[in-house]
Amino acid sequence: MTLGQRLRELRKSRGLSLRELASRVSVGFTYLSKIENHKLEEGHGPSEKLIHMLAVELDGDEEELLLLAEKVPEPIRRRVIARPDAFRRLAELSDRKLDRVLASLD
Amino acid sequence: MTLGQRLRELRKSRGLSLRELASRVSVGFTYLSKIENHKLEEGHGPSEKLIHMLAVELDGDEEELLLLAEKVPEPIRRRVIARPDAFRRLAELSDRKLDRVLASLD
DNA sequence: TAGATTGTTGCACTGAGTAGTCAACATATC
DNA sequence: GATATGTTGACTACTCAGTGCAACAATCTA
Repeated sequence: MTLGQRLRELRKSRGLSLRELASRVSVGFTYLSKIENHKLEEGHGPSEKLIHMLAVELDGDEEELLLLAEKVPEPIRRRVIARPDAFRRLAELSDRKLDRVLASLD
Repeated sequence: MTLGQRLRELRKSRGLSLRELASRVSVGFTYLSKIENHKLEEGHGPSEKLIHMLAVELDGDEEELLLLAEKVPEPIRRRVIARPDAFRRLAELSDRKLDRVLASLD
């Protein structure tokens, strides 16, 4: 699942056209088209501000969208900065070990 | 401990002047001075590239410097993007719970 | 005590990179 | 055949990391 795919899903499910949504988030509709079709050359993704507005307008999960855009959401960022000792170690864990940690949380 | 303080420590301990270090990392020495004294207006921090070069030149811990600059180091970022499910949950943990998770890793 | 070396700070500026635009076209719908 | 929709490539505008200078203060050293 890419950011573009998810945005298109959300937009369609809300019955919005590109032009309609674009005007609500104050960008050109052609730009949204490119995002949905990932026609933006490598690294030229939408800004966090735009993703925020899209999340609001589409009533979607902002963190999910940010992560799909390969950006670290602010709440997670703050935690990483606050506890670098913890997150440096956690980031080194394999998927398997990470799964075990998650399981132990329940 | 701020980025500026840490950089100054490292630079002094290597016996380098601002001008010397600046020329090695290819920036103006006044810019380094501003970084060390956090005289850069909010949000205008040094680039990750510069921090990288400083880490190399001062033989410091790049991740430590990035974290002090409140930037998420690339290895951690990659892990967060790869396992958003895990890191969204981990980021919500209190310091206490995070400590318990860490302890359980040994 | 003068000259070299180092660091501080304000301010106006620049250049690169990237977020976003615009015109033109295609396709579908009614 | 108008009206609404989406696609694409070339272009532009803005942000911001970093510059460069000027004027100054504090050491050090010969």
